[in-house]
Amino acid sequence: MVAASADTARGAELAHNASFLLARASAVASQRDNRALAPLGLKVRSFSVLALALDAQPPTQREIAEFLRLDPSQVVALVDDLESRGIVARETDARDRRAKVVAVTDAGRALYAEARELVADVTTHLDAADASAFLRSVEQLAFEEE
Amino acid sequence: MVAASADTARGAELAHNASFLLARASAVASQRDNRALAPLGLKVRSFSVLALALDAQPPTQREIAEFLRLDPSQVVALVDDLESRGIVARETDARDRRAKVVAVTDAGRALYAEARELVADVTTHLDAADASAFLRSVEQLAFEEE
DNA sequence: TATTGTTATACTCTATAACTATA
DNA sequence: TATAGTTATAGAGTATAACAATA
Repeated sequence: MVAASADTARGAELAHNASFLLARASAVASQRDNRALAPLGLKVRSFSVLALALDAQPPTQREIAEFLRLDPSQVVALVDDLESRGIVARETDARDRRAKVVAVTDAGRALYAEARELVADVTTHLDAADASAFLRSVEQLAFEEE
Repeated sequence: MVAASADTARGAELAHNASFLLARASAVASQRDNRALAPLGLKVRSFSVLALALDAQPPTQREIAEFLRLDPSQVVALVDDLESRGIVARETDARDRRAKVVAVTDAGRALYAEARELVADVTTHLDAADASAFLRSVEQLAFEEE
């Protein structure tokens, strides 16, 4: 595969198209991480839910859905899976009994520690000088207003 | 939505996770571009095929599949759509009569010029100082070896 | 009346295997 | 024997609407 930089190379018109570059980079990264996490029975999605449940203030399913840009109904299935395996537990939110807070169990905490070792640190794949600018930028794009 | 930078904020554990950040940024970007392209009957996918067909050396379907990380069978459907609308045309590759080269028609060239105006320039959404490092990095990640 | 989680459903996207024509 | 495109199909992911419990 040839890089998309030179004007005469394959994909010259796409070389600076954000949607294309992000889609391809995202596919590469999540495919790699899904493979790495497979031995633990996790995917990037379920790993992300687990990571969110570790927040100092555990999130409701609604908050998980917004943060991961998923439909609330998709979060149901993800939490169902993690809960059935004893990795997280649903707890009724004391402040709003409609909402369910997703809390990590001790087993979940241990699993996360293992999983974190398996997912790639993006900066190891980048020129060191560009890494911090990349993280700033991708976070900026990820959390843009609609 | 709160940014994922501070250690006590929502998503602290995910703030530097490449798969998550890239997936979210990719979702934001392609959703925006899909909306922008809708009036022309294009999506990011079909726009990308059209852009590739504009290469100095028009690509075969196989080359399009590799570049966009799609299965060849998905490219069939995308080219079917574009061809039925007179935007591209399949031509048997003279050097290998199994392969089909995807060439842009004059109508396709005109449509692409319109479409290119509609898709967002990523750099307008970034801190100017970070933009070039971001493009270098995301391209590096997008075209990493498996 | 509005919102959270849930279920059901349809739609799109993705992955796989088989077929044909060429190599 | 292997490869490019095609077709069919099944699985995963996504989007929408409706419902019960709660606000």
